[in-house]
Amino acid sequence: MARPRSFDRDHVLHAAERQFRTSGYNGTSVDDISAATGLGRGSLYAAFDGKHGVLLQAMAGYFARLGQFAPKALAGPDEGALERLHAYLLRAVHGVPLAADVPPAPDRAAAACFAAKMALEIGASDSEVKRLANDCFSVLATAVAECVRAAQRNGDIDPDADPDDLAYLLLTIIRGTDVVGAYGHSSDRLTSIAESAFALLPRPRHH
Amino acid sequence: MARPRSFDRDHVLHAAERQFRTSGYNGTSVDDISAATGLGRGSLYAAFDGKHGVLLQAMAGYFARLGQFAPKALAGPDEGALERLHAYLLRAVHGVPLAADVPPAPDRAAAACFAAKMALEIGASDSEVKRLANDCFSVLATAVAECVRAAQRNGDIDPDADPDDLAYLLLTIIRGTDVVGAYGHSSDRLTSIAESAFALLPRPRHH
DNA sequence: ACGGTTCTGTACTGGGTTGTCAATAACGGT
DNA sequence: ACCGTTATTGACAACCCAGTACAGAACCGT
Repeated sequence: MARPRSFDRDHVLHAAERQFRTSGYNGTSVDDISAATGLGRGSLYAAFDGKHGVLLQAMAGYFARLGQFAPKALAGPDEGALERLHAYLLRAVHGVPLAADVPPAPDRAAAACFAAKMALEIGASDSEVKRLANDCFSVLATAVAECVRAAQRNGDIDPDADPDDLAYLLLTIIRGTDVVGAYGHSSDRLTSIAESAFALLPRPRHH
Repeated sequence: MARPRSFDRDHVLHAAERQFRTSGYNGTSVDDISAATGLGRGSLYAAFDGKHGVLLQAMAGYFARLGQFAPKALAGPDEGALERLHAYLLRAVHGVPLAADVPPAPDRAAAACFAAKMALEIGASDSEVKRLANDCFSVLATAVAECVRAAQRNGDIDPDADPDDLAYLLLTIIRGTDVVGAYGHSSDRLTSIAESAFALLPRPRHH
């Protein structure tokens, strides 16, 4: 009946996300988005309602991606929970990739959590962005906390520790490496931070 | 011989820093800086070489402030070292104030470490900013590591732990709370994260 | 009191930005 | 093959922004 879209919506949002993560929100112009996605201004406004709309929808896509991959990496049987937590921690400190099968961006500052970067840059004056970013955090916190509980059930983590507190702390560390990485510290340094954090997890007392 | 400056350089840089921390670098216009500081464009360019110059000099001032206050808060006799670390951690997770005697900004995202915010926003394309931000981190890392060593000498922290690794981890957590705070989490949540981190510090084994 | 020197404020310019509009192209049902 | 509907394109206007230039003001040594 009518002309169909000639672009793939997710592909466009991915390209926009990469641009936002690289240049920040205020450092990205509509022309930049247009160049990165191949879409003209008109199409961008018709389909996404302009720069801010692109951001919100890109963040929504990011949120959906997190909700899919974090549980996949962390959920599972109790006996492997601690090792899954270890592997997740080691991977997470090197950044959040754009897609599951591509490595994170070469520049660590551009590999930082999309939601975190946007919340820090414009969250103070954009409550919608702040809310979306917090949703991203929550979905991760839930998945990590669940994995901590699994490790506790398996006797690998002190059962007296509060799994939610521990999950918040671990995610705070992971987000912290976004910042430390942006300072220019090496991959090895970030790995070392992750290992230190893992080593300090409260183990059950030997009786 | 010539007309003296009518403004206080540090006061101007403080006002600019507050503006940058609130709106980000790209979100701040020269007019914003002009309004925040009360200086006209001409003076800004003559004294600080424009927007980018203001940023660099504001960051240099921030660095100098950190180099003065962090050791003051952390250095001291070995016997109080662990408690100083505890107090520092609890205070730091609520943000970095503009000056020693004022509380951090009410909005947590604007209270985040100035260096961290700038490094995340523009560090990828501005190596000078990245370097300055890293200097800020280093001065903190040195002070925290020294305090950890003092606590170790006093028998409050496991002497087998690497004090530098521990310092990096603690600062990563502190920077992480900048992000978590920007998501909108309450002060109490940040305090709880700080306490969890402190509780996990490696204590010496009882023999 | 005068003059050289530096600061201060404002107006201006060239470039970049956002959001919109009208003309054109592509599709599918009839 | 036609036509209504929707996407796309490129251009356009209003605006904002960084940086500069210039004219006036303030100071101080003489």
